[in-house]
Amino acid sequence: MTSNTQQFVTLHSYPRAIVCIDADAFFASVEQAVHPEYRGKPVVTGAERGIIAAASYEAKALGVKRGLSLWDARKLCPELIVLPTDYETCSLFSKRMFDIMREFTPQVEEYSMDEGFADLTGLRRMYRKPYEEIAHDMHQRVNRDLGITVSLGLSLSKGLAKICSAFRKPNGFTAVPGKYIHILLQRTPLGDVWGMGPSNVSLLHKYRIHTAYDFIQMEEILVKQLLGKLGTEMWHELRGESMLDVSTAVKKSYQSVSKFKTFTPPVADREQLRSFLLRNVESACIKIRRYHLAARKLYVTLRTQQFDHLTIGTDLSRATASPLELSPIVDALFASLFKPGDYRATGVVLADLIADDRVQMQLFDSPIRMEKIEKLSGAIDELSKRFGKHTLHLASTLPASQQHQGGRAVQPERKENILKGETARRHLKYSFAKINS
DNA sequence: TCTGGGGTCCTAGGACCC
DNA sequence: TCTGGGGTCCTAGGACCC
Repeated sequence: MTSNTQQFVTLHSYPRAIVCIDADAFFASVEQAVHPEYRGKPVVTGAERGIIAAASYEAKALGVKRGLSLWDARKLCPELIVLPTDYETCSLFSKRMFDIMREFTPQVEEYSMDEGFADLTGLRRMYRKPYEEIAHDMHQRVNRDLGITVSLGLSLSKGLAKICSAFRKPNGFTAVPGKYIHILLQRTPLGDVWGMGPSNVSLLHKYRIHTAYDFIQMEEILVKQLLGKLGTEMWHELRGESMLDVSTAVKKSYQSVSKFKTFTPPVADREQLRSFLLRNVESACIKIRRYHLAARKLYVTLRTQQFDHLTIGTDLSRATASPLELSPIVDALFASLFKPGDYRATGVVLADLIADDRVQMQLFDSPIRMEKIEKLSGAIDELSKRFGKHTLHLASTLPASQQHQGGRAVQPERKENILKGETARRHLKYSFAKINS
């Protein structure tokens, strides 16, 4: 066994020095930072969806964790403070966190709102410090300036750094050089490795692989056979051979945009399902228009009570971001998918997205009709901005819209706007009728 | 873990073509 | 009409992530 460790011990302590920073209970911590009265108390966010998105450490101590339904959480902890997710404020904290990281190195990857990577390789000379100290300074700076704690991991690859950042939480600092990788990995269950979901874990259990250390001892060829490309990459990463770059590219576009809606109780009514789907399409179109994209593919999904999902897709003759153009196609796809039964969710995916200035007109498209559709979409976006999403909608989504509005209380200060929206709604139905004729 | 919503990438296998 | 073998493209579905 002693010779095994030789396989991945590297000559230098850090051939590459990668930092992973993970904010602790991010959404809940931000609330506690902004509202001092919540500090020291069990706080969760996710009120708007009915399940917990983030739980403060006080709440976690009582057994309340991510994914739990609010109903179950309140049973565990009646005095739980339940808040909606405040994306705007959290984005500001997130931006600040990455800005601080970029003060140390330009090579920073914003992996998600509360998690990122930084590549420190080669910076020892400039800072006249070992990597551990640079990383430690970064940790202190982020904690002090942000007013919430983060946990930091430093190691030879993103895969290892991520394990390190989760090794001690909250406010953890874990640096693991090449010669100690095996100790870290022996203490890491397979399921804590990035990319090891339930399916891969149970597969590897059959081969008596239980820890990350067991995993890196496997033959590469077997890893490739069992887990494919991604698994093989992680196998290298955990052996200290960095395969994944810290990517500074800012995400400003999408490969696909989807909108789903789960309903309880389940729905069997065909017309109602159809109207939910059209509403999904409207939401997805609003979003892609905001990014000036148009879709060339459309998928429609129904989820059954048995958690199966039926999906069907089609190529669009021309890229579009208009629900008006998509609705007949949705109808056709839905008709071929639908079988009588109970469904728990509908969804649509708009894929193969391209910039909307690249949209080509087909030979038989009517320029006048297209121009009308464009004008209408513009008007819808403008009204959405002023009065809220779905102020205007296809008449056929009315059942879905009404059900939706029934579910939440209308704030008094929005009443006036909603009232204005009523007039606009009538006008819109009129416009649709004109265009379709 | 009894399951919400929004993404990404990979891959097996079918269709189609020499 | 049947039979190979091999390449490419596409799609549906799987698996994972936060």
